[in-house]
Amino acid sequence: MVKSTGEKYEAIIDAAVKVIARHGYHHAQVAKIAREADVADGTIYLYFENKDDILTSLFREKMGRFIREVEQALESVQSPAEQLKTLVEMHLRHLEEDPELAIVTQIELRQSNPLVRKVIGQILKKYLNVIDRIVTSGQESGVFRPHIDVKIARKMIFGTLDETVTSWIMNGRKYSLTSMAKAIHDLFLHGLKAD
Amino acid sequence: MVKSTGEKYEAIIDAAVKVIARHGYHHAQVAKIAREADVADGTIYLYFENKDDILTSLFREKMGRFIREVEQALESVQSPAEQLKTLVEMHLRHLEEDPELAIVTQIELRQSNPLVRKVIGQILKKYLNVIDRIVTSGQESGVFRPHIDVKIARKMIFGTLDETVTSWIMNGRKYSLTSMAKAIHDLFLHGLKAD
Amino acid sequence: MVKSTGEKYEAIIDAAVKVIARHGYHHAQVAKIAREADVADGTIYLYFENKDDILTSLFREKMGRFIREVEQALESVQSPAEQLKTLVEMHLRHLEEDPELAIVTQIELRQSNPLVRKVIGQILKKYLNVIDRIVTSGQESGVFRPHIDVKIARKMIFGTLDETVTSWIMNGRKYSLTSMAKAIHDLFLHGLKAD
Amino acid sequence: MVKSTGEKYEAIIDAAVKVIARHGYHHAQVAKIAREADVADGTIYLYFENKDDILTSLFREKMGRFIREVEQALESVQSPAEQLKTLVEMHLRHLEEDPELAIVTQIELRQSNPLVRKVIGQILKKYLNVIDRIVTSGQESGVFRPHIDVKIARKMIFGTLDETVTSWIMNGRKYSLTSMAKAIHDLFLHGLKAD
DNA sequence: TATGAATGAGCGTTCATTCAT
DNA sequence: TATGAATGAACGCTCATTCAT
Repeated sequence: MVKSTGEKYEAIIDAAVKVIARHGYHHAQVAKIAREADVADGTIYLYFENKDDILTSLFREKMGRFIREVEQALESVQSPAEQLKTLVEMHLRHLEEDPELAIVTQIELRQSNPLVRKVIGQILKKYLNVIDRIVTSGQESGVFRPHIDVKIARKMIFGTLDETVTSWIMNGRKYSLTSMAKAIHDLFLHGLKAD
Repeated sequence: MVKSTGEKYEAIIDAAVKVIARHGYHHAQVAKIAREADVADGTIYLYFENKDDILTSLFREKMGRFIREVEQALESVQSPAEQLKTLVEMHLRHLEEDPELAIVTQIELRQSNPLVRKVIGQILKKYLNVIDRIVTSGQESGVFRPHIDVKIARKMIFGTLDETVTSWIMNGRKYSLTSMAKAIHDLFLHGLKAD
Repeated sequence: MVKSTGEKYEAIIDAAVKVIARHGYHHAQVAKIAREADVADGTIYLYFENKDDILTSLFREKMGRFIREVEQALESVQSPAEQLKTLVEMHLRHLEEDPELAIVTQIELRQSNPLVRKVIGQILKKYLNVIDRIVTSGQESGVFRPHIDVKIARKMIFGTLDETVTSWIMNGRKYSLTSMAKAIHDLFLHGLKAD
Repeated sequence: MVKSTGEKYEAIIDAAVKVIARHGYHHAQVAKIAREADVADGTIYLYFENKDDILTSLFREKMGRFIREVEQALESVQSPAEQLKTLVEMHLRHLEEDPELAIVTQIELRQSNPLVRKVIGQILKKYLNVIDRIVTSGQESGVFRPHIDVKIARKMIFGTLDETVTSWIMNGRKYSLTSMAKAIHDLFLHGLKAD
């Protein structure tokens, strides 16, 4: 019953992003998403279990793709400090370049119910692991202080980036997000690096 | 609305915290809050405009009180570094000591409708200002690097703390939040301090 | 418990007329009437059984007074044709001179519940009797055709006047109501008079 | 709204008439109408905007049909006097033959909110126009006095008929309404006809 | 596969009335 | 007499999901 691929599967997810970005989470009815995707209401349920499944699939698809891109980019970067810079830059650029997705993931989907948020949290873990690996490798190579708790460092890095993007959207996206990368990375580096 | 203070006003807010923490935002009906506060449904509307007003008042009362406590505590602390430590500690302790409030403000109220979220954002600004003042005074006294963008520093500090508390709740509150204060403060300080 | 006289009794009735005329039947809450009458909500219930009782008392007082005025005026008029003219004129003038009362009795009170409307109907019967008496005396004196059913004549007279006033209010009271008296009376007279 | 016609559209309107006639305007909940129409509550909203729309549609359908019937019948009648007779007869017969509709339109719908009443007034205008045309043609053909104000004549005719039907219902429909047609028409004719 | 008409559970809010003071 | 805080019943409407076609 649930087909996780196919033209319509993707059309529905893209429609969901558009509708949620345009109308907000609370006005993103299944019927509206169906109309945007140019399918019948019932057709949605041939591709998704329920509405929650649309939302989590949306996040999984978009976030999964981004994580793969980040991992790929990190492969060609050696120093942990530079890797961190790459991650900060990609995180900010990714959402700046796709404002609809930014609105959906940073603002709207956070209003979803606990179940959806839990699944989103699980998906995010993969991203947090990427951050963890950068920190750990930095500690192993001696450029980051060894006694820093990786989990705390991860929260600083992710929490700061997340708050930065959310704040950028809430304030009308009036400034360049990417241009903040250097300052943020600088702050992280000072916080982490060995004396 | 009869009055915005009084025994029942507080009873209703406390009941709202309890009910939302216990049943979740979406199952926190007015009738349930009324029953928990031991008043009739209609009595709620003698003290609050509507349901949204309960939620925003809740946040305003609880956050307002906390901000006042923080500001008071900061007065008796001289160095910006120590002030930052005080803030980190109080932020974590405050929510660790009131897990119901933590669940409500970190998890449940984030699902609320745009209007409530907007008011919450406005209230949070006052807290962000407190953070800003610490950073600025640190820069003025020469202990924090002067070129750091205050807004970015603020996002690091608030974003990290917020992510830390949310993560603590989402993972079942299985560890001590307060005990992370030192490590977090250490990270902030390294990030901010002048060389 | 129910006192049908007294300063406050009249103040409440007058307040009810004002509030209903100003805000409409559906927005004329007891609390609003109490405030207009400058008494507490509870005080209303020292003078009236319930809200319905305010409405029916209002109608009874106002209509009773008008009926007495009409009856008095008719005493000094001999011919039934002239009496009919007096009634038509007084009916129209009465409501034209008290637009608030006109709005309340012609428009707003008609939205009341069946029970209130029934009582209003009973009170109106006294007015219909006045009409009946004019018609009957006209038939007895030979100026009105004897075979006309009094009840039908009464419905024509009251129905026409009622429709005229209602229509006048609904269309914004933009013309003189009293000036229509002659034409209406003329129509009635032609309808009723013996050949 | 799916469509303004169809089996269910009519079933819902007929159910509304039944429920309102049986339980009164104030106890005619949407759920009750739905059950009577043998559809789900939500189905109502596939055919009607909201509850008000049910009520106005009801009046529009029923009154519209009646007006068309009257207009059709008037076509095959030449003299204005006879046309007036036809109208009086049809008006009374129409409501006598459908007592449920009579109760709804004469009693219950008059308690409806201002918006519904406004729409009802607009629909009634078409009926008043029919009356106007009869009066005017009677004046043009010289059988009705030319100086009679059409608007006043219309108010007499409609006001009398309306009062007659309302009174008939309020008094328990204990006599024949149609049998009053001749006497009413007679009264109208004497009132209107040229000497 | 695809459709879309039909379903029905769920809840914030008002306001006439009461009653302890 | 007078007050006014407290009560609690009552209901229109939305929208995710189903299922006959």
